[in-house]
Amino acid sequence: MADIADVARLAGVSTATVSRALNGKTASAATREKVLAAAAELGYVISSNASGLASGRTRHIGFMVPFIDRWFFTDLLTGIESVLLSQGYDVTLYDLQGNDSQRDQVFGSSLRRASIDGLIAASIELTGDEIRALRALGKPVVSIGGYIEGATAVDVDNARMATLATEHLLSLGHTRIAYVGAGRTIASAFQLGDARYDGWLSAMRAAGLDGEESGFWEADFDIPSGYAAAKALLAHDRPTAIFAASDEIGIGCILAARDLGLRVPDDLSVVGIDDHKLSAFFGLTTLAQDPAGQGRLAAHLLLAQLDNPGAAPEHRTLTPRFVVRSSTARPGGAVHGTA
Amino acid sequence: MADIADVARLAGVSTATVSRALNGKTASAATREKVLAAAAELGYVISSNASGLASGRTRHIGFMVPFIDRWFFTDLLTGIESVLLSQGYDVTLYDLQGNDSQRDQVFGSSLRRASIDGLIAASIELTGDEIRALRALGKPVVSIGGYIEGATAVDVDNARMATLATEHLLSLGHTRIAYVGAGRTIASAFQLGDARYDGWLSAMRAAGLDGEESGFWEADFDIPSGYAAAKALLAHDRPTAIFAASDEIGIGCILAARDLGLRVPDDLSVVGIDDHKLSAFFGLTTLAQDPAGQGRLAAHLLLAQLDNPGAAPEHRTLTPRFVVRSSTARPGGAVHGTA
DNA sequence: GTGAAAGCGCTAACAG
DNA sequence: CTGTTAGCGCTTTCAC
Repeated sequence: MADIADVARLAGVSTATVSRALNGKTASAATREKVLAAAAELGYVISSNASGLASGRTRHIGFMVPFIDRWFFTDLLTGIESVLLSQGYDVTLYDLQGNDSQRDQVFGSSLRRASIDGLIAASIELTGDEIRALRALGKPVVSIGGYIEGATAVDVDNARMATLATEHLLSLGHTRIAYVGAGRTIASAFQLGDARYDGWLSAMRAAGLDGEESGFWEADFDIPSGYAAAKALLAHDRPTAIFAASDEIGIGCILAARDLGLRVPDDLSVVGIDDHKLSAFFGLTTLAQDPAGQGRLAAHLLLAQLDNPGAAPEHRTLTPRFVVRSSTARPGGAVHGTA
Repeated sequence: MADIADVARLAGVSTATVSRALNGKTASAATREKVLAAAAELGYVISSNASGLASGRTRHIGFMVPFIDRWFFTDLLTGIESVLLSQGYDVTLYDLQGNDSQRDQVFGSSLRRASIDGLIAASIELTGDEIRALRALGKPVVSIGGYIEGATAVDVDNARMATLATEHLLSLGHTRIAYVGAGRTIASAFQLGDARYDGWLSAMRAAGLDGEESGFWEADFDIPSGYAAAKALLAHDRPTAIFAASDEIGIGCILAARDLGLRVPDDLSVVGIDDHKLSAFFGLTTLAQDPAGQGRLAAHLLLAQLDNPGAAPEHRTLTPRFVVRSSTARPGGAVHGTA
């Protein structure tokens, strides 16, 4: 494979000039053109190892997730890839799923081989050692949906989303609104169970209602779990509305209601959070999170920090978009309503 | 950050010895121990750039997919990561989704920066130029679910799976069995529409039935599309069973049947292919593909080729596992049956 | 704006 | 089994 010396020879310049021309540094237009032509003719591509060794930059970005087989994370990844690939960066995935040795491997070795220029970490809860390891890297980090000291952060206001969702239900006239999701006592890999629970509770209390009594039902963030919780809940003490901590939970609730012969939204309103791929199909009213957009933003912020290493970390909180569909209505099913 | 010379100094040996000890090459046990201790004390980690430049190996594996936001591909990825991370390899994702420039970027540049030791490509249909680019790399390639000349391949026999699924239905006594999926005329990113269609058709014909008449209904590989197709199909000329080209399509069919007041499996049997995460929840009978297992196998085969570059490419066809659940029964719903 | 030359940190012969 | 010695292919001062 052709190397930089071949290109230099063909273009009639030095290797230093080739390097500059290819990296957009100072070089006359004429020289740049010659170099580019020579490189194209030879099918030359920079060796990332050599370039990385000499410059300290690798054009690789790490993306760290607790697990990748979830809608939210794959959508983040799609967004991240779309901006990073187009900027000539590769993304290396660090999937912490699986045993702890996999996790230790990532922190102890993979991350430190200096093979990345920066890191995007999503919904990761770090140990003290891990935070130290990350800081020792001296590379920019942006965190999505979770706080990492010193890192730029992008997130959504989960408590606010939960409050909005609950208020939507309240404004329709519901007073018996159950919450299905992870509670404050549930350690969640998503780091958001608490906030959504709190948002629901505070909206209930602000309306003079006792949330805790109306019912908190625990569920994991998936359809079967939402289904099981709703089955139990609806058999128990039927509320007129459910606020689901995620759309997958919400879809499970809708399915459970159907199986019990209840009509949604006439007999039961359901609102979720996410705007999952399937939510439109199920007519689920929800607060859209747009993870692909979060991923794109995170990637841009990381790129900005790479260009400007001195800059202070930012904190961007995204505003969710309310998507009213057919799963919410006034109690009794009178009229479709909006917040 | 400490470099190899620091470790050598502390251990009282040469850098070459450090390198050997760390890479599991010839070194006395005593020396290795000293080196490991010194490395641990200094928090030393190999620089992948320097190591890669000197050795030509990077300990990075590429994983190429047409898009990543699908159950099948994320499960593949999970399987791949689990074996590769534990072997000290990082995986870099090449997501071809999006515009062609993203694709050109990957083939024209990312892949060729010599930043990977090997590639796993899933369900990728390559152009002639792309195949040439891949071969020029001279790195081992394993393809999952798609043929790439000269590459080791892991796949499932799609036609066989379709035949088995159809025969299951036939053995239960069904004769009017519709196929919902991509047909032979549909260009499929999954490269499997044809085979599944053919498998269904040949099973029907072998049973003396005319598949084409019983009905082929087109659908993409997702729930809403399966739902829409089933709605149309069931309104038209009702079969007693549906063979769905994927579980997501099958789930859509089940949902459509329910909405039409049909009981599954009494009024309609449905069988799919995949064993999607949600299939157990919906009671869908299916042929399990185990993508995580396919990913692990692909990773192991790639590792084997890395260890033994001379070996001829293999072709491993996996045997699907039949999972009979509650979505299939004799026509009329008499008795639950098995194949 | 461009060339010469000195590394970046490691591995791979080659001796011994 | 271990040390010495060249590079791997690029980037980056430093002159010019």
